[in-house]
Amino acid sequence: MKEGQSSRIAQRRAAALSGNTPDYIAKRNELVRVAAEVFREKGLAAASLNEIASRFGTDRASLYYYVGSKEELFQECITETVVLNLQRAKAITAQDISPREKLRQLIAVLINSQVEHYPYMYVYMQEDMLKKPSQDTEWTQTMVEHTRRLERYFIDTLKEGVADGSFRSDLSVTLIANSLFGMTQWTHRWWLPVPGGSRHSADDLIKVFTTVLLNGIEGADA
Amino acid sequence: MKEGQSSRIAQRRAAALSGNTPDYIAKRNELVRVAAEVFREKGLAAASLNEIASRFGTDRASLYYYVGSKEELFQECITETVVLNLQRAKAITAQDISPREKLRQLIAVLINSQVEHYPYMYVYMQEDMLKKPSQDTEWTQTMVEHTRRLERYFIDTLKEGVADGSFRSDLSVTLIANSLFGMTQWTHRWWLPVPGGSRHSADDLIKVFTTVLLNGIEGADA
DNA sequence: TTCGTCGTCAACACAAGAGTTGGTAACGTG
DNA sequence: CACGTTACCAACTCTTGTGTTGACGACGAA
Repeated sequence: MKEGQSSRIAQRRAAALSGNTPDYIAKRNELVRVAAEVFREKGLAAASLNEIASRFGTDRASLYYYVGSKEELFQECITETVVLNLQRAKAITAQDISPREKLRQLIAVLINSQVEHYPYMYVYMQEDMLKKPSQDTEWTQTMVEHTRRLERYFIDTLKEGVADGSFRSDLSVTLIANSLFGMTQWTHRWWLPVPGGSRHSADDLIKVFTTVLLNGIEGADA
Repeated sequence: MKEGQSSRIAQRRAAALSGNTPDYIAKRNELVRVAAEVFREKGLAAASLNEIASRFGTDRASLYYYVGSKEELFQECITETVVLNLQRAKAITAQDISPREKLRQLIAVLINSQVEHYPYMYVYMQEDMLKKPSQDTEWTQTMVEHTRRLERYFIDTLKEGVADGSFRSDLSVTLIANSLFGMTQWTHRWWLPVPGGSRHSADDLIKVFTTVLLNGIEGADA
C-alpha cells in the first residue's frame, strides 16, 4: 500500500470511526482489550492476528474493519494508560505532603495501574521501548519521552526527600529510582492482578514495597 | 523432518561435535555469543537467523553446521549460566555466616552473573519461562525447576533471618524475595554491564540494592 | 598428486502470518 | 418491501523466516 493511498477497508474503517457510533467504539475497545491479553501472553512479535481474531470471535480479516494494522493495535493498548499514569504522578508530586507520602502514593500508582488496566501495562512492560531505536517513529519517541517524565517525578521526589533530610544522601537517587521501578515493574512476571490470580492483593504489594523501600526490612516490627 | 531421522547437515554436525576439535568448539561458542547479543536486542521471536549469520560473518545455511535449530541456539545461550548461579547460591547459603551477609552475597551473584555472562542473562530475563506452559519440553521444565530452586535459596535465607530476629517478621518473605528479584533483574532494562555502558559499576548496584533492602533509605547516613 | 574432510553457500521447499479484495447476509429504516 | 448501511469473511497476494539439499573450493595428510 502506497503512501497517501488507503485501501477500501481503510476507508470504511475511517468512515465507521468518524461516524462515532457507540456500538462501533465499544466493540473496537473490546478488540483492543482482547489483543492486549494476547500480546501479554505471547509478546508483540509472537502474537498473531489469527489468534486475536479467534479470541475476539471473528475472522482475521474483520479486524481491519476496526484497526489499521497490528502495530496500531499494539499502540492502542499502551498509550492511554501511560498518559494517565503521568497525570496522576504529576498531581501527586504537586501536593503539599511529605516526600515519604509522595513516594508511597507514586508506588501505589504503578501497582494500581497494573490492576486497573490489566493487562495493558503488562504489554508495555514486556516490549522494551529503549530497545527500539531502529523504529524511531513519532509514537515511539513520545512513549520514550513519557517514560522519562514519569521517572523524573520519582527522582524529583527522592531529591526532595534527600534535601529535607528524610532520605539518606549517600545513595544515588537514580539507582534508588531504578530499584523502585524494578520492584514494581517486575511484578508482571510473577503477579496476576485478577481475583484468584495470586494470594497477594495489590495493597499487600504496595505495603511491602513501600515498607522495604522506606524503612528497610531491618526495622523492628511495626 | 521426521522423528528418528536426521538430515545430512545434522549428521555432519554430529560428527564435527563428537570429533571434539578445539577450532570447531571455539567457533560454535562464538556463534552462541553472537546469537545471544541478537536475542537480547530483538527478543527471541524477532531475532532472525539471517541477522545472526550476518553478524557471525557467514551465511544462514552455515549456522546449521554448528547448531540444529534456532531454539537450540537460544537454549545454549541460557543453560550454562543458570546452572552456575544455582551452584553459587547453594555454596553461599551453606556457609556459616549471618543471613544478612548471605543475602548480600546472593544479590552479588545475580548482579555479577549479568556482568560475567553478558549478554546471556539478558536473554534469559526477557524470555519469560513461566509464560511458556504451551511448549512444555523437557528443557523448559528443567529451567523452570532451576528458577524455583534459586528462588528457594533466597526465601530460605530470608526465613532464617526472620527466625533469628535479624529481619522483621510482618512482611511476606515471598514478596520480599520478589522485590529483590525485581531490583536485580530489572537492571536488564536500564543498565549495560560493559565498560562505558553506564556511569554505575556493578559494585555500585550491589551496594545500593543491599543497602536499600537491608537498611532502607530512611536510616541515618552510614 | 590424490583424496577426504571442513567450512561454506546458492538455491530450494515449506510454513506462517500480514494486509487486501470483493463480495454477502442481516438488519434497521424509509 | 426496497434499500443502504453494518459487520463480517472466504480467498487471495506478498513477505519473511526456517530448515534442507547438493555441491564446491581450500587445505592437510597419505
